[in-house]
Amino acid sequence: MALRHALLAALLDAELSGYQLAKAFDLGVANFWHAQPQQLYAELARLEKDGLIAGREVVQEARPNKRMFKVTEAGLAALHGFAASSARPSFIRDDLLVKVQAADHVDAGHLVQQLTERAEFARAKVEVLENLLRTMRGERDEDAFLRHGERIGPYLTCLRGITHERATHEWCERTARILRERKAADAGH
Amino acid sequence: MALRHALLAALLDAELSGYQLAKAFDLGVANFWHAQPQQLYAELARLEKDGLIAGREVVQEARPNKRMFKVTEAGLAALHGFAASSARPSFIRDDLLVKVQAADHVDAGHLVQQLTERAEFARAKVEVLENLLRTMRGERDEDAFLRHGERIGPYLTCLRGITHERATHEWCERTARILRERKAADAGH
DNA sequence: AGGCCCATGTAATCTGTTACATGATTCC
DNA sequence: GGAATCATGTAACAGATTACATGGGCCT
Repeated sequence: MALRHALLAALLDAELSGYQLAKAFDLGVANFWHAQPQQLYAELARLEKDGLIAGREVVQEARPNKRMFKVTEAGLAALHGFAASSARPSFIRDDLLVKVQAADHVDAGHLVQQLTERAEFARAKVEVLENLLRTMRGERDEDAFLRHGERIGPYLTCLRGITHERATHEWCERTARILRERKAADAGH
Repeated sequence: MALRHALLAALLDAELSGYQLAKAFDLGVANFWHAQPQQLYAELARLEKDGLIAGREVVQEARPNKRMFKVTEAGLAALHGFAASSARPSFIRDDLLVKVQAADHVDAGHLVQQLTERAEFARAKVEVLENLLRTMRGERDEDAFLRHGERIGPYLTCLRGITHERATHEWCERTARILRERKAADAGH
């Protein structure tokens, strides 16, 4: 039931359409959760039916019409309840880690390639997130913003996202380098 | 289909029982994946039926009998295929991040408490993982082990796990401190 | 002309969680 | 005496992914 609350949290800042939310949750700009568009459309329908969000149709000419959603009072209350309930620890689930776990038994070439790709992906995401941070804090420096800004939730989750992507980037590069060196040493005798 | 491969990867090092695997995957000693016992027993049954692992009954006196599993040739081949297939990027899904995203609209007290708990959990896990690393590399230093050790996959994933938990710990502490300070400043005027 | 972006959904399937069930042994 | 550990499962449900469906406008 956490996708509901992730959606509510995302709609706190702005009225958004399903499509806009889908982009954020799919491409991972929303650092705190991830979901496919289909899941979002379904959950948005449920949230509206339950009265936690309110949608309004926006008629457009050159594009298909869209529905913009915002959180209702009941939605805010639901978020309060969620925040008060106990959170379970989060766990890693990553294809790439499974592959590295098996590194000694599978082809290192494929692994190095995938590690390199992931490193690049992480690097690109760091840039996007850094821009996001800069936009959010505006002219202020980070400390001042975090002390006096009115809306720091998204900034805090974004900080976690950046650290995560930086760590991913470094680990991928280091791991790829180690595997390459071992492969070279292996071939060289 | 990644749980299958996570199980295969876990069974590369040793013949293990469902129960042993469950402990590793549930408490998160297996840094590369997480799953509940029930899911493992189901998946182990499927893996055996498909001939990717072989089980053998071990009769015990003072305890219930158990089944020990090891990877077959077909299982190894399946892992090879998996390693060669493209991995999709991994995504964050964390209750706690959702709550922090909504931090400006929900009760800070609950949040600070949960952040503190999570920080402690992460700290404890770092210790466990550091011990694991020390056990794996034995007398050698890290560089030497990574260059010449025969089985470095689990060490590499463990390194990623430690960095992750350390980052979680620091972020939780910092975030809790920021929220506490804002609460105090809020009350103080 | 072909492909991407906007915009929303349904249906089928797969994956993961929760609740339930059993029963002996060891530790405090 | 009560809790934790060992050991394996079944059944019901909730959550997530994949495939399919539609259709105009914009860019190259």
